[in-house]
Amino acid sequence: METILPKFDSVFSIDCVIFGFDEGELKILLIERNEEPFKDWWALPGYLVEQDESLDYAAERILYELTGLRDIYMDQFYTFGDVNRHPQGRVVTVAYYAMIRLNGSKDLKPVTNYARKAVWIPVNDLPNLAFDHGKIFGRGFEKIRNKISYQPIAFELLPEKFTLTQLQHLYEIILNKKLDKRNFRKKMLNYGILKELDEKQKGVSYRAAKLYKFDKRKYARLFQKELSFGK
Amino acid sequence: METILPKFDSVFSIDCVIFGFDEGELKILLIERNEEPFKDWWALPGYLVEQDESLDYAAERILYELTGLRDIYMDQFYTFGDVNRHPQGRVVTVAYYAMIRLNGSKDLKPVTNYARKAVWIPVNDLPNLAFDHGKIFGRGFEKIRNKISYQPIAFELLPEKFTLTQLQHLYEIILNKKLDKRNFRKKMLNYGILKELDEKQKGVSYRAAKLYKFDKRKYARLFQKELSFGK
DNA sequence: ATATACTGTGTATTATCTACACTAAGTAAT
DNA sequence: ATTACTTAGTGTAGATAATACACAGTATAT
Repeated sequence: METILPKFDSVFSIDCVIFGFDEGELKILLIERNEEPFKDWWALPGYLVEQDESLDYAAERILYELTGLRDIYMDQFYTFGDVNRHPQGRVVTVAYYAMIRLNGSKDLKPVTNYARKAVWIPVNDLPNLAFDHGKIFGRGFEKIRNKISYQPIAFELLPEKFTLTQLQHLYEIILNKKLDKRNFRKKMLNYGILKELDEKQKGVSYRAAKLYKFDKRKYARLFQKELSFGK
Repeated sequence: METILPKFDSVFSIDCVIFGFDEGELKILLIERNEEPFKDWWALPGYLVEQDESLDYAAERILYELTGLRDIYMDQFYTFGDVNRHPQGRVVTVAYYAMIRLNGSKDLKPVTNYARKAVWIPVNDLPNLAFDHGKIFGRGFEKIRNKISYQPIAFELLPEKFTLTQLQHLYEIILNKKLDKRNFRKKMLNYGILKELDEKQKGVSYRAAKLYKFDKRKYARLFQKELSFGK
């Protein structure tokens, strides 16, 4: 072991595409940058990875520091490495995504001052983003759209108790098409991962709908043995 | 734009999991390393990314330099960034995979001397690999197993003309289970992406099977509009 | 009482999935 | 030419899932 790695000035970073669902809209978390380059621009929460932390760990830390959100489970989805994606040097960025539940209004408070603030922004109304973050967001959106078509992961975005109509609306937004009410309900209930509650929606000015809960255990059992080819 | 990126000694690398199918066996490309660390070990073809090349470009270059293979289209599948995965420092590696056709015997000749040689090794008979390459291979294998279950990509591994039985064997190897002959043929022919040729297998000591060809155009058309959820 | 707005439900049709076994065709040996 | 051998090639019935489609029921508000 004599050879020594060259000392490049290359660094890697993490960028996070965090999806939330609120007031009937699909949103992502953005920060307002307080640092050059792209100072004052909107950007995905993202920062440089430290020397002594794994990517997964860095993703958690960075999201926390820039938004105040903790214990969010994220999945890596793509790594962006174009030469000129960062104006100051070579920065390869590993992109993560997550779908989370907005409990009322989780307070978003950056704990570093790299970000001035963190805000939920509707995906249909995104401003221009710093760096290649527009592209990263696009890929992330593709990823969840794709995933939702074969795994019912949409629950993660909803409050603990939800109606089937709410669930359907969420699907329609992500898939960007209308779904048939009866077929949708049939399919969802058939998965057997919804628990019907003895409770109804409140505060609506029409007939209240039944509330459902997502059954994590059944979900886990079901989607272990998926992706089969048959005999 | 005043801030300057910190000069870390971090580097990134590419590792390639290249699948081939030969003599009824699924194989991957390995190199014998001629450089510390892990000198003399078997490893995935992989090397450091240069400052001025994109990841995709680097992947092509590195595969060429270490194996002599050119113009192989690869897809990124995961980025590995554990802190201690490289004994000499922090190296984050972006893993790519490809499935290719072994035209007879493409000559494998490294053009750098970082690799002593490049060899096809059956996946069922892999030696211990350098770094975390065992883990990387595992994820890559998972990836193609997964992908093949919803997209008929297996053709890429077969010679231009093949029999349905050969195709089925390949599926069975990748999915690691027996498939039903009639159902398999029905399904494959139903895709409408196979062209039946006026030709038969040669050199077998039993009834020769019809040869088929893969129809790229129809394939492309078919798999653009996949992954739907229905109405 | 009435208007409003959304909830909740069934069926027929079609397509896809699965399980399952024998005859046909070519080659090799005698 | 006969025979033995090995793989090719084929169909059907039952089960499950996907799709298309419309209206009566119930809570609320006035």
